Parts: sequence; structure tokens; C-alpha cells
Amino acid sequence: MELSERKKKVLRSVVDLYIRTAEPVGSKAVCELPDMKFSSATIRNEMAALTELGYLEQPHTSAGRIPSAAGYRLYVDELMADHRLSLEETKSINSAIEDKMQRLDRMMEKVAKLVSQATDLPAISVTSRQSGTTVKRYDLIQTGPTGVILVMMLSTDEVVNKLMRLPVDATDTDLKLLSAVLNAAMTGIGAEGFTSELLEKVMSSAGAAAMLVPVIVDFATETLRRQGHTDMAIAGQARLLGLPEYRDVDKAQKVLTSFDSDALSNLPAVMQNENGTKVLVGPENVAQELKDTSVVMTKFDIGDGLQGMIGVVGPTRMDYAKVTARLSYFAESLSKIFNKPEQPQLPDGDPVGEGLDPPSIQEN
Amino acid sequence: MELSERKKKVLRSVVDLYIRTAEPVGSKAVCELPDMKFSSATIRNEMAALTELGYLEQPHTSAGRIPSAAGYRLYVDELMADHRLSLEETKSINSAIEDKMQRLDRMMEKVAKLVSQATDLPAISVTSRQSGTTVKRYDLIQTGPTGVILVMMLSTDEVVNKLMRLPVDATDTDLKLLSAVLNAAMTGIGAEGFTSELLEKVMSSAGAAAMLVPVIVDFATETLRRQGHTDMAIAGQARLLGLPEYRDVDKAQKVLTSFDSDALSNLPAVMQNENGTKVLVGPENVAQELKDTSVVMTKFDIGDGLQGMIGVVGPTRMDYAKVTARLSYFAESLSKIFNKPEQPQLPDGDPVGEGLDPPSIQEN
DNA sequence: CTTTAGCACTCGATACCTTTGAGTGCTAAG
DNA sequence: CTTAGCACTCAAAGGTATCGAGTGCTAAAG
Repeated sequence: MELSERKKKVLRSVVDLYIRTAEPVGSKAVCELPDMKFSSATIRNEMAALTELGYLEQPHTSAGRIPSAAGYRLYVDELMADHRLSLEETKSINSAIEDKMQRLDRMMEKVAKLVSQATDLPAISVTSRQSGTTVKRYDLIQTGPTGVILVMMLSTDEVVNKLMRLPVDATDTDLKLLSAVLNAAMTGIGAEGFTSELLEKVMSSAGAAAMLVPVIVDFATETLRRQGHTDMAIAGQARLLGLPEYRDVDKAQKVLTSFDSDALSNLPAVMQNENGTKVLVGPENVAQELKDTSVVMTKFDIGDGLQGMIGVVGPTRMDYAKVTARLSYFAESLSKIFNKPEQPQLPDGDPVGEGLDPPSIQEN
Repeated sequence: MELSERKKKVLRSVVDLYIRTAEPVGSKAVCELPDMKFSSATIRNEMAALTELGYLEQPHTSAGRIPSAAGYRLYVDELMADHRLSLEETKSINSAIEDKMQRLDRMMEKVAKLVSQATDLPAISVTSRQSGTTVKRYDLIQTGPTGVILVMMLSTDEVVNKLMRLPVDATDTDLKLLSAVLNAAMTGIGAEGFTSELLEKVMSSAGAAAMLVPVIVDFATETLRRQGHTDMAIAGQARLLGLPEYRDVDKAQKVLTSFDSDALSNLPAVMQNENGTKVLVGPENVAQELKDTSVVMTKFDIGDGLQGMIGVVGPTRMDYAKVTARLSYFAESLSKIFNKPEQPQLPDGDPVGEGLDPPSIQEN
């Protein structure tokens, strides 16, 4: 059943006001809004109806109304105005992302900080990698009589290295042999492929530098295993305490504690089949600790099988329009940067992420 | 002037009780302690004297006493019992540090988490590197027609790499030439040494792969600059909210916010000339935000010009004995691990870090 | 039929007051 | 020097009255 235009307008007003004030909204406040042409009594009737329909709730008889989860859903899906970013906002976001950073995890830490700043809420950034990474290529570089650097190039084109010491002298030829063996036998297989049989086989044909093989296999296994891993950074936790709903220390503590625990580690799973921005409202959320708390997450593509996500955690009352707008913009900027890896380039003036899917919302 | 034995005993009792209960300590509570053989009236007199001397304070007339900053100092310096770790405690610390981890920063993140767990307080881990790092050696590895991996070995023996793309085909010989030039001209100099004259000089003699030089110089500069940098991880922020003194959200927020800002970035400077454990008590602390808050930090050596620190942040009332004991033990274990880089090995059963300097304290 | 003004009612929030009790300092006796 | 006793202080806790925002309902007006 479709709501009347007027009901929608009232509902939107209530949500907007509640987002701004964090306090139950009364009929008077609504009817005093600039473009509301009805008296408080009429509004009262509409609000009573909306309460009946389950879009609003009443904390107690003589208080105003607050939006229910269903009310938020309707708001996010249909009613909220899309919040265009001002020029200054896009500028400050861009210049923040601009400094090219070298290491992905450092960068994502920084991004979390920026998102937190932009939204005034705690922010999360996640990178997760599909498993199935393999080593594409091994190189060994000799440094001094017993020093050897192992350089591995992964199937994701990421390059990792490790410095090793060799107890006996090894010639350049020994190392060339070893790397040839490694490249022949140990490329294109995942972490689970490094069996002890393989290890033995490689060692037997590896010549003088064979004692390096276990170290290499260890390192490779560990590296590949880590590749399937998710990596998460959180910033701006303190901002939570600035919000009226978390003046109650116990509530705040529950939420903050859930950051430290791995309550959020199933976020990637939840987002797996989603695209664009997803709003998780209220109870039965990713983590049970987060009643009254919503999570807004946006996925973006890093390339190379890497999956990036940024998001914020805040009260269900948060300003969804602003938050989703900023997240989308961040995500889009980041996507652009990652797709031109060598010369990070700013996305230009276009202020809103038009290419993204509309936000979807999940509730209950 | 030296305090009488009895005064010391009373002072110790007051601090101990206050640490346990977080509430002003009355004469009755003190005289009910097992080995206190005087009546509450006597204790009252002693406490009045200690207040006179500035070691105790009275929040208001009819409340008990709490230790002043001076009181804490005396306590930490002379009075506190050294808290020996139980076997389980050492075991759990060891097994936690045990999993060898590859990347230093990841490891320090993990360590912060562990310290936080062990002390039930927010924990900080810092690694800082003296500047003055240089590149010791360059290697170029060709991967496919246009792919090149740059591997740099730093004077700290750390190895970093970067994947680059070359717009034109380059032969193995071109790369050999380039790396020879790099090794000849660009080793042993710091970030400030990479001038544009040097860049030009190197480019002119670099042959076919010369266009890589600016990218390499950029990367090297950035890397070296980062080397002088401090790196910090914080864990367990939520634990702060569990403490009675931070039920006041505003206080808690101030402290937590100071984590996000760089208020703590001068910690390394403060610790520069200190060894062992340092206790920073109360106001005029590292960060002004941290009134009522103390920081306990322990330095340890990572080697290779790297400096490690772990510490906790908590109320001035924190259990110094326990905290310093655990920090020392952690620090010692970490030192041992870092000094046997290839096969991390557990420190064995010796429960307390006897080799460390006695804790020093700074106040005001 | 819709809108609006009026009004009695509800109930959390606030302010004010009282009570309670832990803790003190002082005095005087042991 | 130590201790029991006692009057005094003052924050914390609890109880009561008041206030007012907001409601639902009714009846009149459009």
C-alpha cells in the first residue's frame, strides 16, 4: 500500500528533524517547518496514522515520535533528498586522498581517518582478498657472502620480499639453480598446495642452497595465507562519544568493544553479494552488540582480486543522506585512483557518484 | 625529610586501597587491613599529617583521602611491592608473542592488543626509527616485456620493493646498466641527498631505461623519509570506558580524542633519553588533554636503529605495580625475540624482568 | 469530508527538600 | 602516645511537588 503524499512528507520531516535533534519529534515542531501548511492537529492525525502503520514509534505517551526501523527504511529508500557535496567538500576529500601513498594498508588507515573526519563518525575501512592467490615468480638476489633476498611476485602482481641468511657460502650459480627450481615447481599453486612431498621434491633438486627451501616455503605459505585475509582499520572511535545516544557509557562501551573484538569480521561476508552502498539498520545487525546502531558500508574495487570497503558506524539516527553521499564519493574517488596505479589522478569536478547502484537497505 | 615507617605504611595502604576501589579511602578502611595494628583514630592522625605534607588530598571535608601526585610518586619510587607475574601470566604472554609474525607493524599492532589485554587498559605501541637511513643497494628484476621490480636494500637491512611498468621494451642489459648506475651514484645518501642535479646526472648515464629514474628517486625519497617516521598503534580504547573515572563521557572523549590526534606523537621525544620504564603522572603530561591520566611506557630495543616502545594509558589511579611488571616482561620478551630474528624463540620460565632499569617517574 | 481550535490528560524531566551515613577533627581519658 | 567518644560536615540517595511538551479526543468551522 502506498502512502499518501502528505504522509510521506510528514514522515520525511519527522526523520529529518530527528536526525538533527536526536530527540522525539512533536507535532508542533513539524508544523512549524517552513513548507508545512497544516496545523499541528492535522499533523497529529497523520502522525497517529503513521504510528499505526508502523513507521513511527512513541517512547511514551506524552513524548513525540521517533522513526521505527521500517520508517528509516522507507526514508532511505525513497524519501531522503540526495545530498550533493559542496565544492569545498569534494575539494577537501580529493586533496586528502591525493597524496599518493605506497602501502595499501597504510593508505586504508588514512582513508578511514578521512572518512571519519568527513562524517564525524567512527569509520571502518576493510580490504579483503579472495583466496586463491598464488606465487607467480620467485627471484633470489645475493647480498654479500651469506645474505639472500627472496622476492616473490604474486598472482595479484603484488611483490613481497624477505631477507634471509644462508649459513654456508652460496655462489650466484647456486641461487640461479634454486630459483629456476622454485619457478618450475612452486608457481601457480595456492597455500594448500605446499605439501611436505613438494618440499622434499624441491629440496632434493635444489643443490647447494637447498637449506633455504623450508624458509622459503614457510614464508610463501604464510604470505599466501595472509592474502586470503581481511584487513581492517578503524578510526575516530572517540567521535562516537560526542553523540547524545552514546552519552550512556555502557552503550558506548558495547559498541567500541565490538570494534576490538572481531564482531565486525563478518562484514565482508555480509557485503559479499552487494554492490554500492548498503545500509544496515538497527538490531540483528552484523554484530548483536549494535542495537540502536547502524552501519553504512560502500564497496569499491581495488583490482587484482582485492576488494575494498569503507563505511561508518553510528546511531540509527545518523544523517543517511550526508553519509551515503560522502561514502559514495570517497568510494568512487578511490576506485579511480586504484585503476590508474602509477599516476594517481584526481577525479574531476563531478560532485556526486552517479555510476553507483542505489543504496539498498536491510533491516531487522 | 624522611617519613616514619608508620607513615609510609599508611601511605602505601591508602594508595593500594585507592587503586583497588577508585574511591576516597577513609581511616576505618585502612585500620581494618590485616596487618594494621592501630585504631582508626591513630590512622586519622597519620593521615592528617600526610595531608599536611602534601602526599594525600581531601576531595571535601567529610570524604576520605586520595593520593596526590607527590603521593603517587613516592609510591611508585619506593613503596610499591614488585608484582611478580604468575606462571600462567607469563605463559599466556609468551604464547601470545610466540606466533612469529612477518611484518613489524602488524606485529606491533598485535602487541598493542596483547598489552591491552594483559593490563585491561588502552595500550600503545610505537616504533620509531632514527633518521639517517640510506639505500645500500638497488636491484632491478625484469618481469615480462614491460614489468620491472625494483628492490632496495636499506642501511637498516630492511628490504622494500616496488613494481613498475616501463612504457618501452627494455632488455636485461639495459636494466643491468641502470642498476649499476644507481648503485654507483645513489647509495649511502639520505633522503635530502636526492637533489635534482643528482637526478639529472643519473638519468644522463642511465641509457635506455632512464625514464625509470624519476620514479625510482621518488620512491626512494619517500621510503627514506618514511624511515625517520614513527609508527604507532593503539588498542583497547574501549577499556577506558570500563573505568569509573571515565564514566564521565566528556573526560573519556578528551582522552580518546587525543589518541586520534597526534597529541601522543611526542612520546618518542619524551622517552628519548630514558631507559626502562617511565611513568608519567598526571597533569602537564605528554598531552595536556590527559589530566587525571597517566601514561606508563617501556622502551625496548629492536635493533637496526629501530626503537620500540609499549605502554598503557590509564587513570592516575592505575595499578602501577601490575602494569609496570607486565610491561617490563613484555618488553623483555620482545627484545629477546628481536635479537634472534630468524628463529624467534621464547624467553624461558624466568618470570620477572630483572635486567631492566628501575622505573623512573616524572610528575607535574 | 477535511481541517482546526480547544482542552483535559499523561508522564518524563527538573528542581527542591530531607534523610542518611561515611568520614572527619577534636577532646579527654587510658 | 594511643584510643574511645562525640559533634560536625557534606556528598549521595531518595522522595515529593511542579512543570511543560506532547497527546488524543471532541466539536466547531471550512
